[in-house]
Amino acid sequence: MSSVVEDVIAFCRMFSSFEREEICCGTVSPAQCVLLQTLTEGEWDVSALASHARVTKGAMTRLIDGLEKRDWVTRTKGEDDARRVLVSLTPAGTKEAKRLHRLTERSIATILNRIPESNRPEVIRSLNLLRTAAEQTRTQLDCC
Amino acid sequence: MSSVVEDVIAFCRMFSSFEREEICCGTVSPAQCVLLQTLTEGEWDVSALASHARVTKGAMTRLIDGLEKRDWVTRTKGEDDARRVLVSLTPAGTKEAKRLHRLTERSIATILNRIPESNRPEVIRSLNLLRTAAEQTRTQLDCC
DNA sequence: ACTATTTAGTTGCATCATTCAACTATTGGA
DNA sequence: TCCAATAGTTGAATGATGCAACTAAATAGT
Repeated sequence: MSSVVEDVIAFCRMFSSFEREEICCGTVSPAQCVLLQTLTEGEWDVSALASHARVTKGAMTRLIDGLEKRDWVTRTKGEDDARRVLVSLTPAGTKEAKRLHRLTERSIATILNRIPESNRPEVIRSLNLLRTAAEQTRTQLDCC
Repeated sequence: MSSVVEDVIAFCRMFSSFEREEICCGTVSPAQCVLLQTLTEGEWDVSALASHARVTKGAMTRLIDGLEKRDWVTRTKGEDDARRVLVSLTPAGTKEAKRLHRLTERSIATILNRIPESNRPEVIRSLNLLRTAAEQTRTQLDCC
């Protein structure tokens, strides 16, 4: 009998390894992949991206450098505050983000399809509850 | 309205960041943490650990080196096959693995406690279904 | 208005994890 | 017995990251 703790650990680690392996088959690092997906929500400045991804601003600068070199993102100076650098997706970046998203969808669909159809609605509802609960928890986190 | 895909991505990434931050507050790397927890299941040889963690044997050798230096694991030669190196936890390693596991438990408990009590049984059942489904999917994976 | 302080982002340096490939030791088969 | 395959280790190169110093821009205090 496995506990819920082992289930969460196992599921999340496996999903992470799916992400890594889907991505490594292509040409982006996992961190770049997350960044591209974040930017589909719109324009962000470097600090916001860094704290969202939980890395330093220096690391984020370099992640952006990498995507900029491939013409997937552009930097623009903030209008009201010239210190700010706003990062946004180029058309090519949008396309790449969509490609990555489709791969992720495919992974998740494969997993869900292995769950008996009668259980799927409750599983889907549960995932939404879990996401919401984790988000509430995360905003409080501030260790390290 | 958010789709199930976004829910899985958000939840799994958040859990990963919980893991990283709990661990980084201590003194082990995420990979070492997984390794310690794997070894609580018993003795493994280096190749099995490497393929389980999805890294090369070289990387696994060094992860083991790191834990061995802290007296958390020991290497013993295989009896029937002297090429094999069997890795197992020391008492101190067992203690550390338990400590890490408790931290993980605490994180997960915090998340579950934010879910309405009436939904918890279905969420717990769903997590088990998801884990099982993901495990079936993973064993087929062999890209890269 | 002038200066000092704070904030945003970038860059150099050091560190660590990882992969690849070469190497050693051991095993098993022709 | 010798050769190929296997298990693990090690060196070199790469890449991601944190920290701290730095530049540029905005803001507060006088």
